[in-house]
Amino acid sequence: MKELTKAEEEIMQHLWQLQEAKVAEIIEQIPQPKPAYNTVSTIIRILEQKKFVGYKKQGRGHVYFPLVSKSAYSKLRINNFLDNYFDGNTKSMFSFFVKKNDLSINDLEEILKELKNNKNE
Amino acid sequence: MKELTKAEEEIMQHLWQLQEAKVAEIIEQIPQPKPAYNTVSTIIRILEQKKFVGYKKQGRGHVYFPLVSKSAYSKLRINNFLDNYFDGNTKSMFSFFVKKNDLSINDLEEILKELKNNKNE
DNA sequence: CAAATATAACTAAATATTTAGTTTAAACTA
DNA sequence: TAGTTTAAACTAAATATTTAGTTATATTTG
Repeated sequence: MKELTKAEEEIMQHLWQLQEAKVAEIIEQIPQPKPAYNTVSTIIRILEQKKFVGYKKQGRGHVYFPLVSKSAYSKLRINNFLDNYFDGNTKSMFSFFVKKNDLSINDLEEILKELKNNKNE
Repeated sequence: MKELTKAEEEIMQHLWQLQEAKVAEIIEQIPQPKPAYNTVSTIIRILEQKKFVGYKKQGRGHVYFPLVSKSAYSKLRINNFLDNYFDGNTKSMFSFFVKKNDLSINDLEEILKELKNNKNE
């Protein structure tokens, strides 16, 4: 899977949000200063080439949708991130958050419970 | 704090590893194909401008060192990532890893223990 | 001190990315 | 069906990033 540039990723974020959208609808979502229609259109064409986006006809135009799920791309990105910043060690990343107190004891216990339940399925 | 480009971040990674290094030592660390001396030198100059790198004189040259710690930059990066991919919600990111089975029950229990210990200090 | 050497600074050029103007095609409307 | 409108494709240009050549400076060595 190819990496995305910043502008490409930005558009994907909106598409992941909307699931399906025409160019105009994507632009609606983008806060000021909004990019030109053609800018978004060009980026979507690149995303088509990279096989991140597909489309179907609708009315006079196209409706675009993601071909790569957000979670699949997240996986790639977070693995990169893990490798670069935590030597690929998930546990040491988690410790980082624990120390940062971003996660409460309750949160962790819930996750633990969830994990154990999944194991039993 | 400014964002870094890919090439800039790459150099920072090595500098974080080495803590202190001359350009030549950074290049040593980089696997084939190694970039030209001047390429690395230029990037370091940019990193100086962005206040990511400082230097001191040593012998005939400079020894460079990070001004921004890896963990400070990690924090920024992971917050971006969290915002983009998990709506800023740490817990939902953790769930993601749980589902991925990147983290074992034991790992989680250890982290939990650690967290509880810290609370009691 | 002069030459050789090592290194950083400067600069230009190549490449990648982003933006937006123009053209083309399709479909709607009178 | 001809004119109008809408959106996509194509293309060119602006900008950002990366790479590397050249020059200038300082240090070492003979």
